[in-house]
Amino acid sequence: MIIEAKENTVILKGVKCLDLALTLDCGQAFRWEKEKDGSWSGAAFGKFLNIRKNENGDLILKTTLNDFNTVWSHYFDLDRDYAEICEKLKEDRLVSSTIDEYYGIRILNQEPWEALVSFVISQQNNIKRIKGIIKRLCDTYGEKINNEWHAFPSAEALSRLTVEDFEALGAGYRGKYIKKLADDVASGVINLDEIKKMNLEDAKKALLDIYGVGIKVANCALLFGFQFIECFPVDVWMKRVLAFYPNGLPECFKGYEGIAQQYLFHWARNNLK
DNA sequence: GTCCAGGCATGCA
DNA sequence: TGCATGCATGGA
Repeated sequence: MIIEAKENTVILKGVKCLDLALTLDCGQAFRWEKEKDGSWSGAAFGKFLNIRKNENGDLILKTTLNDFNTVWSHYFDLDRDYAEICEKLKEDRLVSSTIDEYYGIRILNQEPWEALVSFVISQQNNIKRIKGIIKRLCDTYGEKINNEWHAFPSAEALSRLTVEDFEALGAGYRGKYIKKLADDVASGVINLDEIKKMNLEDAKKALLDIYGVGIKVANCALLFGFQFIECFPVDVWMKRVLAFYPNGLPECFKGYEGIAQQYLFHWARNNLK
């Protein structure tokens, strides 16, 4: 990968296996919006980003070199060799066809807090509504980044709200979960930094202790927010997919179950039902 | 009107 | 341990 930086623009040449639409709009992150010019805008780690691919396949990031190095490079998981991982995953026939069709899905490295809250909201919900709730949450209670964008609100900010405030955003019965989670993170009863240092088993136990977090939400948070790429979240779509694997997951998924999962999830939403 | 969505807590056997 | 039920909301 070659990095070129001009003022407020970073150009990446030679990045393999990164399709922006597939990666930013596949149900792992909920804040990315497609612009009229085909680029994508979003926010993470308190920073705004606009990103697009030009006709040469180069990635054009509207950001500073410093923010690229400290935030976006890791956010897009650029140090991981997805081309090589995909070759291995393609030993499985179904995943092979999904990778051929949807090549370029990456797992984003999101903030633990944002991922955890987002997937608490996601339960028994659909992606369109999830995005709406999270947008209203950020626009109303997140710190302003620029004229249009707000950061994902901190636990401290959300702990000042009431259950009714979350319900007013459309969160429904999940409001009470978000309220308690925000209170416990803000007060230190739950320490996400400590959880991030744990091994998978301990981290999963810690997340499952949280009110409103079950095995599915825990696995999504671990995969998308705590960088456990071997997690394999199973929701209603993935339950349908699992019917294709009566003997369990194939050996070639080993260590990269989360990536295989995201291809299968996308395929299921487009092909099953 | 009914069904469903990146499920979970609760009560009960 | 496993299973049934209720739960907020809006789009299909």
